[in-house]
Amino acid sequence: MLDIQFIRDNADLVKAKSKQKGYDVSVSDLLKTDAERRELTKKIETLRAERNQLADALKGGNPSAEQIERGREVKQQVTEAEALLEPVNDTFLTLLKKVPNMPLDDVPIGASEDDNVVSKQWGDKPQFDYEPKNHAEIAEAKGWLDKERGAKIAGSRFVYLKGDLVLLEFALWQFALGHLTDEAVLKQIIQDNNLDVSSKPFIPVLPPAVAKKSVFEATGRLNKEEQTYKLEDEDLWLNASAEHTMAPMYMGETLPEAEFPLRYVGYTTAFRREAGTYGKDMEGIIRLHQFNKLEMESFNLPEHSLHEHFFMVAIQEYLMQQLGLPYQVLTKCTADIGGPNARGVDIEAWLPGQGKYRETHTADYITDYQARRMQTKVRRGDGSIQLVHTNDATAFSERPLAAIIENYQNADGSVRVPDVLQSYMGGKTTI
RNA sequence: GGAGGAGUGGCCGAGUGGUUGAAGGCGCUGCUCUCGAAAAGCAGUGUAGAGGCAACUUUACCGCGAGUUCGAAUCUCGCCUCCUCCGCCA
Repeated sequence: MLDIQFIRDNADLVKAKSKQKGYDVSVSDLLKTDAERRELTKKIETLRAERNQLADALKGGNPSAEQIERGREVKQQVTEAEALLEPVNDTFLTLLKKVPNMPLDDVPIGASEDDNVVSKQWGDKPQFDYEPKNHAEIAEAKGWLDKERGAKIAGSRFVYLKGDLVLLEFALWQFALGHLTDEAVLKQIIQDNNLDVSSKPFIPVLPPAVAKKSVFEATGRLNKEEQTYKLEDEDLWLNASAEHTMAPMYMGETLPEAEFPLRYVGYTTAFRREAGTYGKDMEGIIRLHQFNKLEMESFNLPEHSLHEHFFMVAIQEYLMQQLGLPYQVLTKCTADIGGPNARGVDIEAWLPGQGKYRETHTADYITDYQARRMQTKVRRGDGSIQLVHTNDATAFSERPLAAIIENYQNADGSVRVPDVLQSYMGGKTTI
């Protein structure tokens, strides 16, 4: 949510920037409703003031029949005015929530994901003297992936992952957790990228995989019905990322400045309905209803959040480089960064089996847009209070496994284990 | 799942339907005292919104939401959370 005061003061800018993101918001309707709301609120407050004065005058004594009658009248008027205000307030909030976050000036203006800008490419694409296979083919042949039985038990886009692929996946989690909790590693990344951020290590978290509907609404990120699953007979939704249960951790709280930055790396199974993607990416593990993911989430002082965003991207790159996976970095355009974002970066790994780069990581720069709805604040050293900034980014999901399989494949259908993962796999070099 | 109990400011804690935005204590800030510190004394110390250049005025908030009343932290109802005991269980 944006600050209504900011919208009042910058109506034209808000309109223009929303349009860049492909949001058709009526700023004039919003401001009109805002004015209406303030008008009615003023009226109600005047009536309430009268009610309070009247009640004050009757303290202790025996009120006369006339005074009580007058009190009833005022009460009636307040009730009527409140009934008028309620729908106006609802409309106001609905309109306000529709206004997306303002993109930073360095975000490329675009109409679709095709306008994202490749800002960097890293690594040499592996050369094969045969037609490289895609990861699904290799994994199914190896018995690592069983789609048929997954579908029998839970439906399409659910799979059984088995054998060495499971060991590889857990090696990936161990590898990432080890580096994100190592201050020396973080310091090096900060230094290599000239960043002005703390080197405080990430705290590993296993958060709830479900949250109340009201919590999902507060984070404002999800298009709930389209993206997540609801638990029947419970007021609970399955999370679509650990971000959804970590971001609201400090909902309604004001934290002391000394605690910042608060950095977490959370692991959960993520559930996504993937509505509107029928028939897309049906092979392998690229697009499943259920997958595992390690997610970075941090709470920052406003003056540090942009560098924190760059820091998270730098971490993502560092991890990919350690794995030796070729990738490219995309600066996402206005149309693709999403409502709450002021900036967004994707990392795409090279998939030789598909002959293209595929998204494996995202990093979101959200400013105070999410914190305003969640009411997560910081008490500054001088006693003032302000909204915090939230940042989130993928550490690893399961998609990099597809990249490992395809980039490290051998002609005989086996897969070489990336050097940095071998120690987490009992020294195995090939699977 | 069953039976009880409890939710008040940064923290602890008092609170009879009106004199309570909320006693008292702790903490914090400023001042006095002191060479300095401690101690002591005095004063101040919530958030959000609306109006105003400002001083200031005003509204809301005692877990959340409704209700009763001229008037609710206080009474009624629903919900949430936590605690204790019992049961079940990885």
